[in-house]
Amino acid sequence: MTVKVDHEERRRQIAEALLRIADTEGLQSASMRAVAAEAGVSLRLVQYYFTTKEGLLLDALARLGAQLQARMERWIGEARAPREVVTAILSCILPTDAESRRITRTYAAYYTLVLGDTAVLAKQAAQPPAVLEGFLAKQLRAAQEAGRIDARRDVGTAAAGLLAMVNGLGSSVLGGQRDGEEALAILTYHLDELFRTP
Amino acid sequence: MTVKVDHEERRRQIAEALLRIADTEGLQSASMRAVAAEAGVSLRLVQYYFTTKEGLLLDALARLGAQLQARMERWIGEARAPREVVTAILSCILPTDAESRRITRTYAAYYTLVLGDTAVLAKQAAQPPAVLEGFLAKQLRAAQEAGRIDARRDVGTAAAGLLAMVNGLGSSVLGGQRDGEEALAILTYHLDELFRTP
DNA sequence: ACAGGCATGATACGGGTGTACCAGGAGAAG
DNA sequence: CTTCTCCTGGTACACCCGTATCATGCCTGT
Repeated sequence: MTVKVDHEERRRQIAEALLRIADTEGLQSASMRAVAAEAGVSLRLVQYYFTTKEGLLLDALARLGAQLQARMERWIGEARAPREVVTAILSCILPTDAESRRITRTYAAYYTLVLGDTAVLAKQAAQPPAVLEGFLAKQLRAAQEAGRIDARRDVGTAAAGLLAMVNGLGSSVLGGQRDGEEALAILTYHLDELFRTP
Repeated sequence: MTVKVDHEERRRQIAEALLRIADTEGLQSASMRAVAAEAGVSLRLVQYYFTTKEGLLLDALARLGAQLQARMERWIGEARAPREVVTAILSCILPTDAESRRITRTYAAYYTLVLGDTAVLAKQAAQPPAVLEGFLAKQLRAAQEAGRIDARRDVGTAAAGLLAMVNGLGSSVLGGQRDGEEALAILTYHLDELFRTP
């Protein structure tokens, strides 16, 4: 049997339509019909590739995660010193450019969904932050052993705090209380404090 | 003309039913009918007191804000030294006890709503954080002038960062990645760092 | 060439949503 | 006692949702 059309390509096209809607209008506006219209296909097709809506939501979330990871690897790739890696990890999540604003907004759209859901979706979204925190802590420890961070600092706790702060800063930017630039400035200030050796 | 029933009391009763649902099942489950059932009144009554759903949502949000403010004033009231005030401000937002978990969860339920909304609701929710940040900065400045914080610190930026961090920590607790206790420990660690004098 | 199955389109179904409408009860004012 | 206004209940309307069903096209392996 041969595939007339590229299945994966179709799935991608539809899932990205979902993400586009989630970004611009929020997930509550992302009905099956709306996604179909946005993707330029029939409603039946959306049902065909993702049997249920939950399936579509899950698949799109996985793609969003992949996009974020790709972006992060791109940012980290340009970094050399440990501190630059740390800055890359944290600032690439901040909604400073169009891409990160889109990703952050879409993640925020999912946020409420995963809260009221004890099911798999919660587990799906709870893993990335944990491994990210571990990675960040490892980088901080490296910087600490290189003497760029005070040896008395608890880098694990610092990593958790920084990640939470970036998350909160992102929310404030999305809420319109702050500029992306301002958020970045606040982050840089705290990194300066952390990387201060006595 | 006399009021057969206390209007304000009825409004409160209905609005709190909405908040209860938003807390336990999320705002998307808070239909007019569900709110009516939860409050033990007829659907028509909900319509009568809050003509439209947006009105109900707005009123309930205002009440939630008042609850949070009351809680904060209660916590601040027990504080004496400037550092205790700072700790009170920040930790009272963290979902550590039942009340704050309820408030935080309900706020989170509103979060997505205000994002996809350019209208009044966004303005309604954007003000409190700003004044809170100003207040926190003022407390930090006081502590700084009292010599408890290094004079070279930028307390304004520190306040913004701390608030964002608490916000992010709250999200992580709600997401189930962390315990309320752990979040509090992370916050305390960073406060210790901030209040370290050379 | 032709049969089989994958891919797609149109439409139906049951349910839930916010809001609007109509009717009646109860108390105060005349 | 009547009348009028405030309050409350029941119910209808139009719409949108996710999913299921039926029908048909078209490619492909033999």
